Amino acid sequence: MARPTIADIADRAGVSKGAVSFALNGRPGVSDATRARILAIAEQLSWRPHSAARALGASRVDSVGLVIARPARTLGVEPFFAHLVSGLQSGLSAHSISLQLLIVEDTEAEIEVYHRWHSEHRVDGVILVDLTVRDPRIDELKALELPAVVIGGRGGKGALPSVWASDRDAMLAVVEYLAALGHRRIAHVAGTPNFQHTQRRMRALRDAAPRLGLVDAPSLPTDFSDAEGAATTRKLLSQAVRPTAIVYDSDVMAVAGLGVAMEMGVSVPGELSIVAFDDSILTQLMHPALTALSRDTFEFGRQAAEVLLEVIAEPGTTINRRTADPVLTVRESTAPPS
Amino acid sequence: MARPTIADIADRAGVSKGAVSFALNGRPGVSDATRARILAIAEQLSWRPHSAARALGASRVDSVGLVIARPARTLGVEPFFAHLVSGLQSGLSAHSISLQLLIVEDTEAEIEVYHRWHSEHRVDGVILVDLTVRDPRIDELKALELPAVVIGGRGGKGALPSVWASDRDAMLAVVEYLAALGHRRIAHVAGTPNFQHTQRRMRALRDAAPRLGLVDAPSLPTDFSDAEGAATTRKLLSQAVRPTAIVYDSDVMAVAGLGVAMEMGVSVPGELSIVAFDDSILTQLMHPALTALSRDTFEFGRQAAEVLLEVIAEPGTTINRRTADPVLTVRESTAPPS
DNA sequence: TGCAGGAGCTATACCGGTTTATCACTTCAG
DNA sequence: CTGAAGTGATAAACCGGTATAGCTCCTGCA
Repeated sequence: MARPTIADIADRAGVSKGAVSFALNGRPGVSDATRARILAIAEQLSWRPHSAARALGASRVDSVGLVIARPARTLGVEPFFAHLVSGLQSGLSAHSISLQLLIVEDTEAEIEVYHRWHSEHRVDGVILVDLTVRDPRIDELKALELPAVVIGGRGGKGALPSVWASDRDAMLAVVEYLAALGHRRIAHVAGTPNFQHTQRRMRALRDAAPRLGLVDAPSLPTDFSDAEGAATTRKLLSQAVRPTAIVYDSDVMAVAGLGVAMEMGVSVPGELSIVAFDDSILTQLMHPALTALSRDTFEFGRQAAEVLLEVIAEPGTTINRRTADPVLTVRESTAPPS
Repeated sequence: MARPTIADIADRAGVSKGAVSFALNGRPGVSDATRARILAIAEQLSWRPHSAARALGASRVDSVGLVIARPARTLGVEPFFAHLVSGLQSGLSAHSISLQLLIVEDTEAEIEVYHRWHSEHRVDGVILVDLTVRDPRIDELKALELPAVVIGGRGGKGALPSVWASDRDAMLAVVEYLAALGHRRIAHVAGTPNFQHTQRRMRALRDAAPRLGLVDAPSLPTDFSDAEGAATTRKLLSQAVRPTAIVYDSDVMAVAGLGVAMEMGVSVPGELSIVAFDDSILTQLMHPALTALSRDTFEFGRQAAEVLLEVIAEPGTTINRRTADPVLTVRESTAPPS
């Protein structure tokens, strides 16, 4: 028999459809003996619920969504999303929830997707990444009453639930280490300034500068591309007085920066120390291998999944779960200044 | 009104549910005037079909699946999948079909997913990647009668529909170029030998060697990891008589190989030319930038989506669509041997 | 003995669409 | 003028589950 339905099971068990539904969902209404019999038959027929039928009846689809609004070409190289997605799936599959992934060009398209998903009942909730400063998505999602969890940005008051790690502490760990090595001129090649995490990192550096006795600690915004990472590095290294260390907001930019240093004959780590936010195979492939800030992105995703499921189960709850701080993995690209 | 249904539309239009369904799906049974009226009302109420309801009624879910069976850590760096997914989505979204993406550890888990998807009616069809030599997935999918399209491997007789580019021609383009530069000792750091594309590339090189007068043209299998790529390179460069050119089956391995060359003081491209199968930002970030074989992976995905939709619409049709050949992008890592 | 209450189950409505059988009405050929 | 075919619609069944009202026993207690 191809694709048995609960009616088939009901027939064989000699009970009603309703009883079968009760038994299969582990809810009261049938005796233990009957339940066992029904479960055995379901098992034997290798029955699986028809997802659409269940969705229609139970008005929940057992599926959550993730929209990534970045140009596809910048996506592949960063392991961040691949790891995040794996982690999400790991957290979701335990509850047999599936993940809808969509890559779009910009935030406008992203919001449109939320509207469509909502009106077509395609997801029970969504995960938000790359939070910007006054993020338009938050109000949209609230208006839609679509459960959502923000990744990476702590929600303020009345904000959405979130899963986050401290960008501030991460940046402090980096600059305190560099300062301890003796660096006093540290530059920061930042990401897009309208991302909240970029802002937080910039602020952390600015705040820490006086305490650490930094002479100069500029944060230079970029668009996260390797091209701008390289250009910014070139500018920094062309100054009369160069920074002795540069912190990059992504591994791709750090690699591009290393290339510029080599091209300009600036030795790393002899004349310049380099640190990358976000670790990946990229940083390890370089010569010298790059000192980097490693986060457990997989675990991040797992936790986000958990929180989202809680929010879906109990709409209105606001959870702000802080995850483990990133750790600084020191490799060959950092040393005391000469 | 929140989330209007076709019953609401039927009410306002003063017609039956059935008429509304006909009108909205562009099928005969209603007059043009009525159709226009219904469409206008649907538009005004911003109605969207409830995906589960439609799936239940029409026994099709407007969703296709892609399972990637690779350890998550090796995934992120290769832009291949990110571009493929983007391309797939681009081809699918035109028909309002969504993509289910799942990352699993191994083929066994992948097959299990197909069974689940099938019995839960979660997808109308699937995309297959990383075809192996006697791939167990093919028989499974045939048994399930789940429409499928193979990416990258041309199907033989009685095989599944496919979208492919010629690995053979690609490899020939590379070695013919290297031979033209004067190289006679060309090594090939290959991928996993049970992947069909690895086999085809190895065979292409072996076949072309005599014609091009190659003295030595070994293909050395690896597991596609940077570690084995490096180790294999180290072995090659430690031989008494070194190859003057190495072709790598992935960009990650090529980068690792470049690192080994630098570490061993072998100048690139002076003493060693390097070519990478698969182009990405990685190859461009290197110094020297790597000559690479670029494929339009996005377009690849788009075509795969098209073919899959055709197969779903007309099960049984076997399409083997060949896509544009990869082109060799020459950068700084190749030169005549010294 | 009568009745409340609960366990165990059935029958049925329902979710929001699609599909089919049927019907009224028009048109046109014979 | 009649019958056949076609058009534009309706009503109802259906997809495969879930949710709920209600029914039948059985038990316990007054």
